[in-house]
Amino acid sequence: MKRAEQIDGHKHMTPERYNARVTEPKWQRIWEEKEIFRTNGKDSRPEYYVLEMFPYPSGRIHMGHVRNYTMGDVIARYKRARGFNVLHPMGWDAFGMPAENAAWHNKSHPADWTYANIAAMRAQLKSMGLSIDWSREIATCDPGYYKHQQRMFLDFLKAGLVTRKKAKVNWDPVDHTVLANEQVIDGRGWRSGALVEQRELTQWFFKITDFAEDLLYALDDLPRWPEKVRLMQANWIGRSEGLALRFELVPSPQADAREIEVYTTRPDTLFGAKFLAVAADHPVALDAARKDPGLAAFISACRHGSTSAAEIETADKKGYDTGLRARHPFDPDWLLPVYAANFVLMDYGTGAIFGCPAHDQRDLDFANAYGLGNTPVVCPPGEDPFSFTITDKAYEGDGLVINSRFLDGMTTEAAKEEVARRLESRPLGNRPQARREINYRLRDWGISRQRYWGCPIPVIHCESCGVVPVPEKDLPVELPRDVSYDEPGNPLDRHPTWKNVACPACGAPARRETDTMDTFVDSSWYFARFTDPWNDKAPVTAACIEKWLPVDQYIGGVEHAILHLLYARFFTRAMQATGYMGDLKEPFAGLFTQGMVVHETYRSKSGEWLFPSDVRIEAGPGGRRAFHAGSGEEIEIGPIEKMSKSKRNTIDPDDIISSFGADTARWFVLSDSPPERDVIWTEEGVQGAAKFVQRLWRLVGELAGLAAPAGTPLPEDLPPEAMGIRRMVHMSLAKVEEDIERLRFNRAVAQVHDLANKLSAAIGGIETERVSQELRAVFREAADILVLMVAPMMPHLAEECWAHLGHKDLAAEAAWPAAGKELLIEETIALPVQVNGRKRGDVVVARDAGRAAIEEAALALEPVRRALGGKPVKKIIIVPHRIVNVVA
RNA sequence: GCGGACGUGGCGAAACAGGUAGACGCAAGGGACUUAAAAUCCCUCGACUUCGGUCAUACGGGUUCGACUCCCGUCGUCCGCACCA
Repeated sequence: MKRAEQIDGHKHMTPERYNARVTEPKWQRIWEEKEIFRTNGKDSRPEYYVLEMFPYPSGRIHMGHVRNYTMGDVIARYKRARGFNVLHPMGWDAFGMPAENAAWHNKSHPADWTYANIAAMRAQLKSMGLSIDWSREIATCDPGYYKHQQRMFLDFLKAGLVTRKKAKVNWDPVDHTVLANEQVIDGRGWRSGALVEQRELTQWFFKITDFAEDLLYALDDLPRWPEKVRLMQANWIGRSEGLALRFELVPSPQADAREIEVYTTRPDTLFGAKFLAVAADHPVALDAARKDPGLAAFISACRHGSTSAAEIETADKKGYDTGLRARHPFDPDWLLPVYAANFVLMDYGTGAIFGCPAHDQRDLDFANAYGLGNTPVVCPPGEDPFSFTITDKAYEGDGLVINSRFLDGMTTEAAKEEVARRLESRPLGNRPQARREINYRLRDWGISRQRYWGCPIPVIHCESCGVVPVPEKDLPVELPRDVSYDEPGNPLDRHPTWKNVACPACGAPARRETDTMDTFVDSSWYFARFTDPWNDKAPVTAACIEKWLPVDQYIGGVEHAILHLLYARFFTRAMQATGYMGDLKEPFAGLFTQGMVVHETYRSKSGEWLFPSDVRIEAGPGGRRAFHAGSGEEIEIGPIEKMSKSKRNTIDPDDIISSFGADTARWFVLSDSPPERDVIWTEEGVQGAAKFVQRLWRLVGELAGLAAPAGTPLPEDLPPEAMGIRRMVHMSLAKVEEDIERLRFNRAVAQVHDLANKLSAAIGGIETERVSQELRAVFREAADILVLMVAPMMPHLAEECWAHLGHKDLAAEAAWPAAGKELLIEETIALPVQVNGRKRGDVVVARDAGRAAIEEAALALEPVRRALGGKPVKKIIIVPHRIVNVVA
């Protein structure tokens, strides 16, 4: 039987059944007509900006989107009910390669493909009943969006935040474009998965390293970010304090260089030095290679070997003795061999190191391979300094300095300071021999992409004037519509006319930049554009930035912990530096990284992946077995994995929404798993959620039959039974409130279940005709609270219930009910009683019962007496309102 | 290799300023209502038990009146970074 029939098929028998297929579109229409989610900038209530990471318009939403946008919507609706003026917008991260791939394969135009996808996905998101202000919708591929981005690029250029430089870049041979370091995962392109090659190209860079220090230290000002993400960013930025130290070279016919500068964080181990090593493409190595064919061959081999990052990982430490010798800074007669080595990176520090094998594992591996020996100069705490030796495991920790002349006996910290102090005040040539230096692992952000479907970089190359910015009056530099995808590479570059322009400075024929910007640029400021998407003159409006930013709660996947979130933090600073952001530095005050939606995989005997819809599950006491729905063949149930097209373990949100309704889908993705963890999608789970929708509808119907009319005030004095119900309802309300505030949606769901169970029990034995007025008033309140509690999570069902309960307004506009604080305090409490830490029973005492009364009641318990077995009581520990422990 | 997180019933999970371990849901089993099924409702559901209890939060220790929670060690799983000097 099809799902839709399952849901609707019983309608004729049980007309009171809740029908999401009719109800959900109805309320969506009413919300839209009344424009209740349109955010008014003039509203004087406190603002709250909740944002989910905007989607790439791939064509269809997936369950990950459903989970992400449901969480955001719960917060948005809850905050609205709490009296906030909520901004909850939606847009499209619309530039990118898939549109071009589609163009390549289907002969479609990237723009047509993208806008058709946007239309389809917008309809899907609307069917989820999200409380979004659609009037603010933006697409980054719209010239009305990217023209502002081009203007900011030029402002950044003017402010010195953009540079153009020749650099070794990561080249993706499949996508035919450059990737930033952040976009290379395990040596492969983040999108294509192809092994990345190194190429030397002239590229545009955003100078993110200018903000390295601030990006690092400001992480401490983000208490509402996950610790994990802050740590990942801190590691990525990778700050280290050390010494840039120059070694004098013994004059040699081998090379012209007179010195080599190294960078070290361990100047305290200087007396353990056994060699110097420079990167293969270090100037000194290149120089020496001119007279040494063997070295030239080694350098060439290093370049070759390093084309794939995967090889670097497994490569052995290899080196080549250049024949050069360096003098030890503290002993001119102590000569150190200078190697070119494959493990030294040219673009970190100075591209050269001194090797101390005893206290650095890499240096030790290298020294052992080339027979350079080692001298321990740091003695670990607890080791005997006279017998401490190193063989194949370096000691990298702190300790007491040994074998180091004037440093002997110092701590690691003191020795570092002493070496720095001596060398920075001692000249070598006309400069101090060393200076303290801070290095970062973070590299500048290369944004040039050799693609068509991206934001054009607004500059013109002129033979005589060089790089000339496009004048502001000529913005936007729009993409040409007519491009061909007959061959790989950049269609913009091949376009017959587009790139030919006159130089804005001298008027001579010139050429447009044909690279476009990395799409991560587009997503680095969209959150700011949402605050005033109508501003045609400028990217943002100062007053709106001031009013709405930072985003109060941002929600998305952890996969953006470094890329997008670091770029957005940089962009905010760059925008601040160019006068767009007021004094705002951090874009997202609160960040939540949600888990994925995962599903079982199914594989036939022949090894073919099967869609869940083609698989029939049979469950019994012996476990679950799977069969092919058509042939009946038994199917292997594979591991639970992230939903993916290749494994076919996907569930289409459209199918779920059209058969069960959006509320069921929303309720399910909020249930069971904590939101930061993966949630396992199961057919049983969805069925359970759908059943609960019906159950809640029935329960509210029953409550409506018992309840006083809407608006009936509660009587002053309530009998104990009625008070008990009130207390129970308000307790649940308080818990759900706290759970939503803390984004613990799975607990909020459990609390609603719990309250439904308790209310069902409470009305179970009641005869409708004989319900007292007091009880009717309490049921009225209980029903109202139950519905409003559920409203952020299942808004359509709540709306229908709200109307059924006789309300004339909308649940979506109703205020969050106030939990009565006095109701949360019980007059009598049940205290668990332990004997020697083991629970033996409970005593029910007055909340304010005295110590003596509690002790007496506890000792009177039969199980307590039995457990004591006549032994004398040593003491009785009473933790007020929590527990009693009798120690014997 | 470095950094981090986590390990609780058949399953997803609750409980953690140290205080009743397993809330809530799923699956399963039994029953009621039905010609029957679905739906619905009721009961059982960590293990063992002489029905008094005993043992259980990966494993081994420790601190404490009391430990899933804190400390030390071991094992395992997952994630991030990866020759960063």
